[in-house]
Amino acid sequence: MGIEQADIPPAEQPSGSDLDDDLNFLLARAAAVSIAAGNRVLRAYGLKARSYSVLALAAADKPASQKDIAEFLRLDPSQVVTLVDELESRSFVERVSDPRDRRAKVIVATPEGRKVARAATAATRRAETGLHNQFSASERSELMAYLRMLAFPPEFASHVPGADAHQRR
Amino acid sequence: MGIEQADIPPAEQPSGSDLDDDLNFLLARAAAVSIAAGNRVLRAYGLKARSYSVLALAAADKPASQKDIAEFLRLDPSQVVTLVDELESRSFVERVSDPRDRRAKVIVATPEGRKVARAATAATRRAETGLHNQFSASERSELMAYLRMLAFPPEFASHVPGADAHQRR
DNA sequence: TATTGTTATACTCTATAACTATA
DNA sequence: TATAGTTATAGAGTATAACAATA
Repeated sequence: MGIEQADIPPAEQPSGSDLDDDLNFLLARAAAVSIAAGNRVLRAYGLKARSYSVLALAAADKPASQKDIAEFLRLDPSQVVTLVDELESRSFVERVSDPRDRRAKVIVATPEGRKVARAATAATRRAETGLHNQFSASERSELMAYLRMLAFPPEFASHVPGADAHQRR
Repeated sequence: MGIEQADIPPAEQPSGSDLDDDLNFLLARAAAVSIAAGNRVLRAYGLKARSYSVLALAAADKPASQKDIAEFLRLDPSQVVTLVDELESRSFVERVSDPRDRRAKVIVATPEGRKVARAATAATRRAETGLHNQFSASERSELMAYLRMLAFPPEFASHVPGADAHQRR
């Protein structure tokens, strides 16, 4: 599914195909439409969904290592290298060696990075009018609960990124 | 988000970042996990999410033109060419000129294509155990209703693919 | 011997523009 | 003049494997 496509196409309601109640298809299209809308907002900050996600994690209470970030965002570690390189070159994040494991590099946001992250988050929330404000507050939290069940299936549930990078699996 | 990634990584619960209640992020990760699971099933039929979607539309009651398919699946028309080429080379679909507009090519499934589509759909439904069967029937339909609102936002709602390819916008 | 991050490379997907045949 | 499909191509994203430093 064309996640990164920039334009929202005229929507067509499905009809009479098995796609009608195909959860995969609906998820993919919903994600594509929603992320395209998000990317339009993030462009003002020189960010995309990916780089914003990394920056947001770097600005979190418990900063994560690149490995943690890779698993959380479902990216290959080598892709995280590129994203962090870019954010680091813009002085939004820094690589900090974990003293407990000097192989691991914890990604922490700089003050400027935090400022950008906050602004981008706020802008995203503000821009949710078109798509997400179709939902009431309770509908939204219900939807998010469902999505969390799909995004983090219970079979694999484990721990919190950054909390302890060692007890893997 | 790495939609096509083949492996389900160990899930980590988010913590203290703005990603925690980021609908875009949850949608993207849910779609990635779900489609990866779907692709594993479809591989037995030589299909992926994309080619399966096109085949399913070709096997629908009202077959659609390539343009209809492109808009419905949020793909560029040139990508649909490639997908239809592949399905046509395997004799799963045929390009049929629309007599009302000889520029348009309606994509219809062959009997063999229908058989494969049915089998793939059935296999997908059967394999939904791990992920989707977390939901009760009513939860599932509630989730699907939410996703339809996101995937086909009301601002753009229009018509049914294949019904009338002319009254666009 | 295994793991984290890095680099390199091939591959797939996506975006854009030109072209054709119809309208 | 505009649209459906096609082709070509460049760019972005993804997958894989090898390597250095560390465990």
